Amino acid sequence: MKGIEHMDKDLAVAIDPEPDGAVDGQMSGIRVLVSYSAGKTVLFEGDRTKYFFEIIRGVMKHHKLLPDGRRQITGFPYPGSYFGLTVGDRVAYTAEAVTDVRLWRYSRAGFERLMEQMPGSGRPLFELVLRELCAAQDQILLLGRMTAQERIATFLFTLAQQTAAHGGRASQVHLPMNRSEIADYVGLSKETVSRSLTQLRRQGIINMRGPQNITILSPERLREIAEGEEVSRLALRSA
Amino acid sequence: MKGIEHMDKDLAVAIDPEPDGAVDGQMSGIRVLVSYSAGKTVLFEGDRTKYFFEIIRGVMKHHKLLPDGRRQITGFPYPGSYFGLTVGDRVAYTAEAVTDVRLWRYSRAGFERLMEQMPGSGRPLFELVLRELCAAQDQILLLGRMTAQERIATFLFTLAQQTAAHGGRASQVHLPMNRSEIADYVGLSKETVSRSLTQLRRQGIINMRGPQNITILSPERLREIAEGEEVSRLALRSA
DNA sequence: CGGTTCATTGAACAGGCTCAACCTCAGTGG
DNA sequence: CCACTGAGGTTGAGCCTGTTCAATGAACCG
Repeated sequence: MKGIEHMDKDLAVAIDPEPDGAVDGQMSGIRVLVSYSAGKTVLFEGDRTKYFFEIIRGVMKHHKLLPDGRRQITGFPYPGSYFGLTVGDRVAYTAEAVTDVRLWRYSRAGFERLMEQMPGSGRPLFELVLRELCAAQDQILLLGRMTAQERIATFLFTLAQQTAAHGGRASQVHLPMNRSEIADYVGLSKETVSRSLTQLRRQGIINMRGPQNITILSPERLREIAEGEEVSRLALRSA
Repeated sequence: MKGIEHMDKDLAVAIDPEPDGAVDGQMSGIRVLVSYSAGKTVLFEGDRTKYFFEIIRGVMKHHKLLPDGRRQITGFPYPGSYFGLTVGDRVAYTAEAVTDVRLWRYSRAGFERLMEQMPGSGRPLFELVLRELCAAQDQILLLGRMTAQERIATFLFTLAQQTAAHGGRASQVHLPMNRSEIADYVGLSKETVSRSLTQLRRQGIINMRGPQNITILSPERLREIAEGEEVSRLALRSA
């Protein structure tokens, strides 16, 4: 899926010689005015980041999809908002025009230059906040559109990845928090958290040595459930 | 509710004379090592921002509360994460130690100085991302713990405020998106969105001239529902 | 050992979903 | 000018997932 490449047919381009908006310095020379009509997609989730945008007029929407088509809209940005800023090189959500919109389009390079000019700890702090925003949007998808089992699988899978990133064994997950806290994190009751864990245990996907220590027996199946693949949703019913 | 003021009895303070961590420059001279034992609260939602923190060891949790006690945990930050960074001067969530933790405590002033040194558009961009993160956390509370009616009331109320901020009349809300899109934003089905709007109409809180244009007749009652006050939850049942 | 907290499991309930019908309205073509 | 069409919105009926309430079990601790 490509976004940027297809847009030429409905955009009006105009080089802006003397910008005086909210963005200046290194970023300004290269901004371009673009327009999209209602319903057009500006960025596709997963695309390589080439540009980012500022909304001048109109309303956009950002959304994420699960493999089976469930959709979660993460926001309806209005004029003044930016979108397409990323930590990695992949766009985190699809961005679509709700109404006809006018945007400033900036090249990613300008953003990179800005980041390099950040004083001292400015850059790592900025990147950290961007990463947190991205994580928050994943949590929004989880809370808005995932089943109880998918939520718990995602929770465990994310913790496992984090453990691995900190030099631990991804198969051994330690839960420092109790069931109520997990429940209040994934938007369920503590009983449903407990039941979902039991279900994963009965399916042979995890094992538990006490309520705080979980062994992931089948990371592959856990990931499938976490990512909301249709297969696992059907399997759920028959289990 | 005060957080910082109460912490002296369980913190171990040590001035760090020659910091060499992830933070440097202006922010470094004033960081202080603090420790909290499991269960202690480091920051209270709504507190005036005086400090922000970096986690060195242990696990924290961030949560938000609704007036009737429903709780939504927005994250379990691990070492390397910062918390307490805010756009305004109020902390957006309560931060509590899940395990015993060690933290670097920074004064807000250092952060302010850093922001002032941001090159060109760096500062507004950073502030914008922080504001978006804050909005994402509000949406997490909405998706995790609010009823259908509360979600729709919050959605309308937020749009009304935004309209007012852009110079429009707060009582006249225009919905450029359709019911399915609203549904995918607030984590409901389009039918439930429709029914919730009808319910608000029957309660005399809003009026509709066509599906896109809503008049808020009672902003006060709308706000009460949006903020999850207990009163309105009871009223809901009898209506 | 009794008390307390947390986790698990069961049973009944309910809020929101699914499926389906019907309605409105704008656009289109005869 | 009006019938036709299709998309979006509303409403109803029944169902299902997850909640609530309650009982029991397990671990910890004075």
